[in-house]
Amino acid sequence: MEKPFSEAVIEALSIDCLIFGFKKNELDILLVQHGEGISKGKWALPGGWIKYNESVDDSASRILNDLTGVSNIYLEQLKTFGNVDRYPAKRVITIAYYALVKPENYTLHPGFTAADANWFKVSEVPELPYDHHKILQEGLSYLKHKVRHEPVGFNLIPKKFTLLQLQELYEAILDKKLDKPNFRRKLMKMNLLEPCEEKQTAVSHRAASLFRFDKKNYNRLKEKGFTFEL
Amino acid sequence: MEKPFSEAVIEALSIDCLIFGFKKNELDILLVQHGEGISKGKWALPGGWIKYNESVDDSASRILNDLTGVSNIYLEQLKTFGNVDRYPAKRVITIAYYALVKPENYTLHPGFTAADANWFKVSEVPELPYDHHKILQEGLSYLKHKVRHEPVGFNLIPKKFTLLQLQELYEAILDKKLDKPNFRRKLMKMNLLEPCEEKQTAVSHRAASLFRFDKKNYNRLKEKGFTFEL
DNA sequence: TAACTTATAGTACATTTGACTACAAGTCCG
DNA sequence: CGGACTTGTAGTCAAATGTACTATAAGTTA
Repeated sequence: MEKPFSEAVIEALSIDCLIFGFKKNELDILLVQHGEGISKGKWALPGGWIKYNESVDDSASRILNDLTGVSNIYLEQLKTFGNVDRYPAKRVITIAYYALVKPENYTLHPGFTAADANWFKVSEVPELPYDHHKILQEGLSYLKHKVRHEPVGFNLIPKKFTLLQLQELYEAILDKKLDKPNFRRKLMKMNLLEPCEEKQTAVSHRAASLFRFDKKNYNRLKEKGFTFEL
Repeated sequence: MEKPFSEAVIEALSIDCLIFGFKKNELDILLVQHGEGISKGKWALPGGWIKYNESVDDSASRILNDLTGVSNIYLEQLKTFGNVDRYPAKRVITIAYYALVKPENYTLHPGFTAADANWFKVSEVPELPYDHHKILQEGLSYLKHKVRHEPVGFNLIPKKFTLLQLQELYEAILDKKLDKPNFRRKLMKMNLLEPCEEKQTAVSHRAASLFRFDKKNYNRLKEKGFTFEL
């Protein structure tokens, strides 16, 4: 390979990550506080430079882990942003990735160039540098679409969940009220929810049944041409 | 800007274009024959280098025009491909764009580094270099999805078309038979087809009415929350 | 004019959706 | 203990949609 030593970065190319979480019926986004550089002190999407010896997918995982300690999650590519003036001082094109996670499963460990890392409600994100706001908007609108056509919402809630939890997740993302009986009927008919034979505990009202997402059956059904629609 | 002179290209970044067309009830893809370089003589997706002084969107339009003479089409970003070994000799990440066009509207003018440019049935594409085959596959599967959720199919057929033409387009892309009366009813009910008050000519059977896609009304309906579904 | 091709209308049934009602099963509080 | 309250769960019903057809109309070809 005619290239710099392998740890070198590709000057004009970066990665930015949109990590969505769901807490207290609110959609959250993971941000890091820059500890150095031209945006020092500002909160921004976790991002960094792509190295010569790693694929862009690997690059995204590494960068996210370096900055926040979040690892082993399925990052999917969203879109590449490449306007000439999106980054100051030099020409940088960035590839945006996104993922949906359960915040309670991760303890944040800010590291590398990040002074801090934290979750923010998407309705209350601080000012973001560069075109990060635009990236976030694109991510949100993609999420809204995606969640209705693929069963990705389950990545945002605990393994065992009640139907109401699931419904509230959808109401938060889609930003509209759903009818309870109809919602449950629809989901139940899909045969994607496996009953845990367990009930909620420590709730001050009738305990609801717990379910888990039946991924195996989803894959089986998908093979046969089934598509998740909500 | 701390960068080379503006005509310089970003070494590690290229564009590749997937241009789909529809002819004789077959889905086509536009390829160019390399006139120089390591893949000389081979057919490949039209592609090239991004310059420092142009956005990636502009870059895609320019490259396509340089190589094939096709201009003024709406290119949409598909995905960025960035495996370490996707390109020989040096590390190159490529941003794939795609578009749907009516082949009869364009005369191909191979130019720049392209020795030739031509349409190929997607079912009969020659061997392609690098990961272009993978890019094509991704483009096809995205197209299948897209065409069912947005009225983009109209970009592939003439402005004035019959319902059967439209149906055959969908049958070709989705690769399945559709019921004629039901298809027409469904489309008609959407209020997206504006009658041309004209009929087919020079056909050896009863002439069908011609329609055009009513983009204005589509936008109006979309505002109100309508979504195209097929 | 008969045979053929494609266009277009209509019908009948099953399924799905959406708005609701009703009731059950727990907790909380007096 | 008992009623108010909260959430879970089942059921109803009309309207809209989807699906598999049949029937007929309007041309062309020979």
